[in-house]
Amino acid sequence: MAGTSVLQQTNFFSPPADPPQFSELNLRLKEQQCLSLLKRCKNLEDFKQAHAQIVKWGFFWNSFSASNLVAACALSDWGSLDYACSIFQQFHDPGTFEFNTMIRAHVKDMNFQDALVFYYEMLERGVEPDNFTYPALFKACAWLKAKEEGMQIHGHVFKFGFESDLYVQNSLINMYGKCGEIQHSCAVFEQMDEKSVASWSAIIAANASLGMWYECLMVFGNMSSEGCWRPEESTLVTLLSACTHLGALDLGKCTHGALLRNISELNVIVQTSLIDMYVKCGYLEKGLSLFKKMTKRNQMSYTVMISGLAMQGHGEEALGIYSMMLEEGLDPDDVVYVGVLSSCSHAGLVDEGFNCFDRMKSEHGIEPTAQHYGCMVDLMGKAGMINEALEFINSMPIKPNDVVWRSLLSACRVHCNLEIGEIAAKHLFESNSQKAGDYVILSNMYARAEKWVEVAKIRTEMARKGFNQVPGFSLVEVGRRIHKFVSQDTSHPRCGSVYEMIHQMEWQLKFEGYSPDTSQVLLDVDEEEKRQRLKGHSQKLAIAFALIHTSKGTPIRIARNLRMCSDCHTYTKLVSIIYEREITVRDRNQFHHFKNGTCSCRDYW
DNA sequence: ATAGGGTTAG
Repeated sequence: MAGTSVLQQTNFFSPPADPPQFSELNLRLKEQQCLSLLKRCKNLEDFKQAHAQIVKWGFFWNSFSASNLVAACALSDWGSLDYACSIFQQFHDPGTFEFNTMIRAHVKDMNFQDALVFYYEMLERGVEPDNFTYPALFKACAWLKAKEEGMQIHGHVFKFGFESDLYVQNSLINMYGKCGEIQHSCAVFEQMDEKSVASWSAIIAANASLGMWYECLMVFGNMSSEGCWRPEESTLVTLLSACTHLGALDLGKCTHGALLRNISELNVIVQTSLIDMYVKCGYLEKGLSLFKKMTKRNQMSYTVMISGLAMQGHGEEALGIYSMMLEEGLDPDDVVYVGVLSSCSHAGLVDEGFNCFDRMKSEHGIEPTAQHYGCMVDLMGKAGMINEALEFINSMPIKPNDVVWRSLLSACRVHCNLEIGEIAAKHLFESNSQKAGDYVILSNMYARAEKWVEVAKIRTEMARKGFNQVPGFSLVEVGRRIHKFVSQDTSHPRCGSVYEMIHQMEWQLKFEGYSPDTSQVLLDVDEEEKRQRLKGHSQKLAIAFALIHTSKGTPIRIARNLRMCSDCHTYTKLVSIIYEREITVRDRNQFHHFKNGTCSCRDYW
């Protein structure tokens, strides 16, 4: 262990009283030797020997060797940050490059807090930062979501005059985006003289991280029309993610095409986001076939496939993928188990669910989170084990959240258990994450039990609390454009023809036995007004619009932000018969695949 | 030496 001894003989590091003087020629020669020594290093042991050699030459105190030593040790694959730090501390006079190296190395090591410590140390010592210092720092702030600190350091950028450096600007856009301060991102973006592909990508990613998916597509459109666009993987991956969230299959397909034309070999990240896009846009077969063709899969690829299958109601198949993952020797993480447990719940596999729940802890050492408990409650609830589900909740070591109670409440609705439904609702109403839908469910349960006094009470309670009801919307893609319809929409340019279509459809539907189900309209208005409101539900508008603007037989795919009301569910089943269309609706939680008058959810949702 | 990417119950 020659290397270790170097560290132990600390006298090596004391500065020589009379440092060796090199002639110009000799200096260049030593520099070359130093570089080639460092280049040859394949591991930390090699490096320690190279280090010792450089010390022996008496070249250690030269700034050239100092910089390269620290950089080699800190930033290479085999490097050791601790060891690099120990060398760094030997320097009496570290300069900008050495500090930059330490900052970058700490960022690379995900040690963001210490990266910032090095920066402040740098300022304290009066070492001036340069334009290479800031991108790394803003990356650290982005990860730490340290908005205040980021803004402060942004101020330093002006002080030192790097505000027009392209890389600094891009990292600022990214930092503000990650901190949720998109208006600051935009401010930096707009002040740029010249925007690079990365600047656009960063602003697109900033929109994405805030869930502003529609805006993502708009910015991408601007990027293309301003001619600043080169097909780069990372931009397209963000775009795919936007398509996934918006259910924009056609645009997703175009993006896939652009990738195939421009990138010779798609990496795991791109492939994973493609699969996710296809599956969550309702094109399961394509997602599955891409998944099977993958040569290298990681945890995330499996997660995407498992939870995607679960979402489509293919629980058994999802479990098959899970076993495949174990066979491949990959270690499942907590996210994979969320998918696995939800698969069991969708497939009604109660024993298997408990089995996986135990295995998660015993074999993989994962402590269950609220999400896992939520899946278990859903699993029992769907299977009609309402009492067991309540007991399970009461024995949870962590505080059950609103989703857990809501799961139980939904199960009580399906299995007509008013008594426990009231308990679940009580917990929800006492929390501050209650939703309009919770009141709707309970009120419907009372209505079914013909407890009209209670129904009235719930409605008064709702009105009294007056909490904000999220407006429902549906997205439908026609001609590669996303059309958004809000409930009772009057803003879409072709609203007139849509309502005309709704009116025509009404007669056809009536012949098939449709009668509006107003029980879920919670407004205090008369029956006729309720029927009018039902007609304006966003999903119906989107379907009518798609029927007008797509040719016969084209499947209709809709993505919506809320769950469906029972009237829209019945309505869509009938439309699928009358107009001979397959209609896929993705709601908040799952897929509904309507075909020939039936739905894939088997009316349980 | 500098920037940007994918998954999470109901």
